[in-house]
Amino acid sequence: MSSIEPAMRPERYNPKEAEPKWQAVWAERDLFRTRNDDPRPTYYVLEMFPYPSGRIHMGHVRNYAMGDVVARYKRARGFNVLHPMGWDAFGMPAENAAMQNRVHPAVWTYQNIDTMRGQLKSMGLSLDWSREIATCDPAYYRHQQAMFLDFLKAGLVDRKQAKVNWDPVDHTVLANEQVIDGRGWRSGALVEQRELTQWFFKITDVAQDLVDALDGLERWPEKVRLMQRNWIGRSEGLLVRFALESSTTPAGERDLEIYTTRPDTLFGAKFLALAPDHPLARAAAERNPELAAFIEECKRVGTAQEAIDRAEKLGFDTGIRAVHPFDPSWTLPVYVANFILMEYGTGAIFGCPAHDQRDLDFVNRYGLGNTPVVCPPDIDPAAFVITDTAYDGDGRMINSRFLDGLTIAEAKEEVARRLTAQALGNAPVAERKVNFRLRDWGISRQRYWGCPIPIIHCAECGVVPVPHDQLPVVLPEDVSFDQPGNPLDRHPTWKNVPCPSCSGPARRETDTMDTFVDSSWYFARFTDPTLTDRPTDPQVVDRWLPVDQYIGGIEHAILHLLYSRFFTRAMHKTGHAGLDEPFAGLFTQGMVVHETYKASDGAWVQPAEVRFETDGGTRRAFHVKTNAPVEIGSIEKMSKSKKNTVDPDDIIASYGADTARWFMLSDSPPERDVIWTEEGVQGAWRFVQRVWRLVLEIADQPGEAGAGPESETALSVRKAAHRALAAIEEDVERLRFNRCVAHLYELANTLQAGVTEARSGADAAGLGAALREAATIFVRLLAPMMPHLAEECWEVLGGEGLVAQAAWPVVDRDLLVENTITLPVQVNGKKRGDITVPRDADQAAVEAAVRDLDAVQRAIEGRPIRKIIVVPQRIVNVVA
RNA sequence: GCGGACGUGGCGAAAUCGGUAGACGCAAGAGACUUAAAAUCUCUCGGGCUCACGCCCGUGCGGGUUCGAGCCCCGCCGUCCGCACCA
Repeated sequence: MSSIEPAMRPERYNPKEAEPKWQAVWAERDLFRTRNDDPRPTYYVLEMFPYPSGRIHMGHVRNYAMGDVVARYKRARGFNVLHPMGWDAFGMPAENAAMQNRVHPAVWTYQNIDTMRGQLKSMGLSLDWSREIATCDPAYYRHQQAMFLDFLKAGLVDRKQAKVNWDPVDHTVLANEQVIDGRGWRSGALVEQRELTQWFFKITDVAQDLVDALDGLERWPEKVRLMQRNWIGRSEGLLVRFALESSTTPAGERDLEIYTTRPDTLFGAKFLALAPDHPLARAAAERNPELAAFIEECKRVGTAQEAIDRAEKLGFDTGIRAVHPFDPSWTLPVYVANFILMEYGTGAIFGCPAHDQRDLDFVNRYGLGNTPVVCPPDIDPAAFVITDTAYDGDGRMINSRFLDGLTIAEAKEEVARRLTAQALGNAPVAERKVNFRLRDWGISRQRYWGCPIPIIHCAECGVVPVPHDQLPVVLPEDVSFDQPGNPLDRHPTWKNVPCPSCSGPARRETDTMDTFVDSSWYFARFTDPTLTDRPTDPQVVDRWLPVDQYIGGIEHAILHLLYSRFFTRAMHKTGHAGLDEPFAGLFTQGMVVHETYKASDGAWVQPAEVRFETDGGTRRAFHVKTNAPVEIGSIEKMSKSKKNTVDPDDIIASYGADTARWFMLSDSPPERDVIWTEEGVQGAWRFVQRVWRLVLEIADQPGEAGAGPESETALSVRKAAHRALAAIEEDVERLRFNRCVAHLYELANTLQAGVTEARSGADAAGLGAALREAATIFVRLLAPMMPHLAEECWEVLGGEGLVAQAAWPVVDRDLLVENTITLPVQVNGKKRGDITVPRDADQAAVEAAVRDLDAVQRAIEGRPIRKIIVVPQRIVNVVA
């Protein structure tokens, strides 16, 4: 029996041995270290770096597996690939851990980094670990401080008052997502709105450019570009000043400026409305206690009960009367209204109820009436009445004096033209204004575990930047977390410093930077992370950036990506980079989801504690220990709270990294959620073993092609390999990993069939050689996805060097074309048969073959053939 | 409410230049091997009718355009995501 030979080799592929072995070989040969002086074309692939929360999760596995496929593929294609990894290491969880476990944030963070680095290494990722950075390292954040000061000098930084969510129990500022039903998420205390002086990056200065440049980001998902566009929220409108009747107005107030995008509807105005915290509203409230009470009421409702202020439009008449800019005899009441935001526009509007639903709801409540001024096409203006639904569509102006008959666009233009020419006091009544929803980026955080803002406050000299030669401002290590508030602020000595300018006693800024700042330039730092005297070498940055392929979660579609786009522009302006857009290609991958399990008492049960039985097609679940039935719940994002997580370490320990990577890439399109199932992992594991057996058998095939013509089978094996190669090239380029997997399965099936035939002893000339050639292609195609298994197979097949260093195979185009093709034949659009014709058969030959077809004759049932449509290389349709 | 995406077998999905719907995998079923199980190998696998050849139906629903529609157009229904009074 010839099967004795394979039996001598290990039948089973053992990832526990093979994976660490190959990882050690790669590390020893320093295979993935990237050199900046390498002359080959560059390719920068980057996955969003992780927060060191403690352990990696399946989402990381999916994300990094994808990036690694791209990195290994591009390397095989001859690129100088940059594929680095680092840690988004500042942030609140470290401080929470400090409070709960009395462990210093730095200790906690670096321990987590050590654990997670080990986990990532066990995945076999082709990362350049020599470039590893942690944002909490002073070697990193000193440059961030330097850039902050550069930005300050360049006019990109502002210091101003802003409202924050203040937790009065914890003495801390809360992010919006930490405010739940108006209460602090930790303390449960009612959150107050406080005015604090904060540092801001002036992102609004580049808002227009941030919108415009979105059009150039062609390799970004349309969805993300749209979300950014909406977030920036550009609108074109008019600032209009209304004169106020002095007899109705608090002393010192003469006019009121509003913002509108619908100046065309000015003749439909019924009222003006102010935000509750508008200065004029406050002034009016001083002489009117009821108004003051109303304003207080609005503030209280503010954060707590979104549901209510969504439904009810409430207002209060201030008694102030404003004069219509086109008619001195026409006055409008000025209300304070709860649906007007001080933060947007001027905090004041004019209301045209006929054409704005909010305004209509408002007037219907207070009986102010409405006048339609835009009439829809095909409607009689005399019969056009608005009752409950405002009309915001297109049409022509009515009831609007000199605007009547104009289109909306014409009317907007006419009003703008007239009002900008008209004077009130010694200034024009109106001014054209582009407005943005985007606000400046507040970066001050009253926390310890973040990058200190390098500023000193001096009673004499005011705000003084820390001199460059005194950077970094390093966080003190001796801090306590046993009291609420910012440890930096109550540190006994840290904040006391001499003023750099006058040497008098001064104090440090105790706020630290938003952690989004840390992640807004790490991709640039990776290009030369050991530079000590400056954040970046702009020439090196420009060679690597923009990142060719950035991969991460959709949850960062807006803030992280927008801030990074701003920061790169700011780095450009201050000479740290020569470009504006950091990410040329962006891909947002889906989540990893899993079934949930619930015990009868309502407690969540971990997947590892559940056992399944199938009877008659229905699946039942039981607790492994108690055997109690467990309810199979909905499929949801893996989360600790629902206990539906699977630990990558466990999977790698039992199946190996390749199996985990393969499964994460195989089942669903990468942008969609993927369901983690035990069956799916086992399927991936079976494939690993199957590949191993297949390769062992092929390795035993005779290598020589031999004399004489190649058999049909041998040729088809070679063709299959080159078809898979061509398809996978296209699919990897477009990140369609699930299709790559399908092609590899298909090729494995073809190889399997070839091996079966070879084993049967059939006389197929050159089959052994064809299988060997196909297998060396197969293994190189597999290598980006299952790198360890591929190395092991490469070795068995006698490949030169390491497959991680092997060049990508070259497609033999001749093998992709068939000499004969099979065309499906339709009759009246329904498939009735096939014809097989030479590839270059002309129309007439095809038609003749089709007419002869039995199936066609049967289907036309004696009717004459009216027409034969031949789509070359695709299909034939007979019309009868 | 506004904006966007998506609806294909028991399941995850292919097929997007308008040209054979269901590639590939999972689950299921049958068989081979085995003392047995696991593993492995072979086969079946959208629904219906038919001994069979084959025929009919089928891509959320209803219309339309076309020789031909999962794909294009119109109108519904459903699911998911983002924004949430932005004047």
